[in-house]
Amino acid sequence: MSDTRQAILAAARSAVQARGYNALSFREIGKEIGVKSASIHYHFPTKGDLGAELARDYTAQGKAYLDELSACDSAVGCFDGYLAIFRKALEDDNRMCLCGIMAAEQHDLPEQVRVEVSRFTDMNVAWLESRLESLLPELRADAPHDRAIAIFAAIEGAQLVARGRSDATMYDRAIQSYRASGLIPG
Amino acid sequence: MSDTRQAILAAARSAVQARGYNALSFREIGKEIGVKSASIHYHFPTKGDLGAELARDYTAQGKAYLDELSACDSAVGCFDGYLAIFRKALEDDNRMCLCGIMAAEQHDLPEQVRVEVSRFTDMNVAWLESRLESLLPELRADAPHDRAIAIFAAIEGAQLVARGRSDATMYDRAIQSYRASGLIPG
DNA sequence: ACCTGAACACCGTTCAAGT
DNA sequence: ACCTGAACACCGTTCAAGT
Repeated sequence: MSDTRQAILAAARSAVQARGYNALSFREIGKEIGVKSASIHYHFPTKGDLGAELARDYTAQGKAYLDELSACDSAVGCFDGYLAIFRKALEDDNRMCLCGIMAAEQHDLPEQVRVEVSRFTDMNVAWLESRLESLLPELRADAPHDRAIAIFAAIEGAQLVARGRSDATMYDRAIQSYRASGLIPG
Repeated sequence: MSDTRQAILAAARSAVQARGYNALSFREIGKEIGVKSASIHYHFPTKGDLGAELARDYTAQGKAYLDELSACDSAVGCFDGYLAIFRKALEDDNRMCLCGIMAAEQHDLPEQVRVEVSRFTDMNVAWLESRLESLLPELRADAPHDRAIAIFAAIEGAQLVARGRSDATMYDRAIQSYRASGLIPG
């Protein structure tokens, strides 16, 4: 893959995690990496093509990370690792999960981007569900799929709210309550 | 207050709940209500002024609604009413909490809008905290403020994720798990 | 008091033209 | 294969000018 294409993807990912899909600008990316905005259209014909590729790569890399995490010692440790990903985005210039921020922009997304955002959610929910099942019957989650959706949504929400206040400790406090109440194991 | 000003606010609120602050367009609102975009600047000098007013009104109306809700019979019924607000936005053309969607756009918001979004969060957390305290010691929430943050974040997240899939039942399932796990009373 | 047209620098997109 | 300049219709904003 060409260097320019890689540079576009890197700059675009960073921009979307910070400011969202709508704020993504071909001209700004062009300035950042030293090409004209028209050149970016050579690699990604439309903004939707770029957004979809961004989400696709993000999901693939997330999946690779989670597959490693599945091999960790304790099930509770797995959740620690999972929660750390979302915390890290906040630490990194108050960024957000790429697909979380795009979910908020749902109505403005081209269909091809929407599909990829959904795939990211599915991937996360499936991983959480398999982790929950490995904790049974200890956890007694009688509806692991719905519980997985709930955990994913709660974590995304904690990130969203903490980010809205530029205060990562709000994320920590929400997570602590999720655990204290029994929503998240640990 | 002038009719035009009211029409601007109504059209703008609907647009932001559907598509976010970034997608809010003076020209589109102008077309919708039958004035030129330049006229809107007469009422709201900048987009930030309009966004801030939007969030301010939204918080005030939310507070009025929650104050009524506080007088309801049972504490659990209070939470039912609260949860229904967020569900209703999804039913209404897959819309989102005005301040929830703006929180996702944090980095693009003028400071004056950010302040108002924070006030909305504070108002909600304070209300939830007072509801939790009225349930003590039944609930044994040893950190009601953090628990209130957690509940607010979890609900916003459930709305965000359900909206990303255009599937309001995902919201229901997440909420059901929040209750089953004990995060939300009821 | 309220609205407008015209201008400015932005945006994604297209396309013919360059190397 | 990869990049560009110029054009198009959009955007928020400003401001002098209208009523």
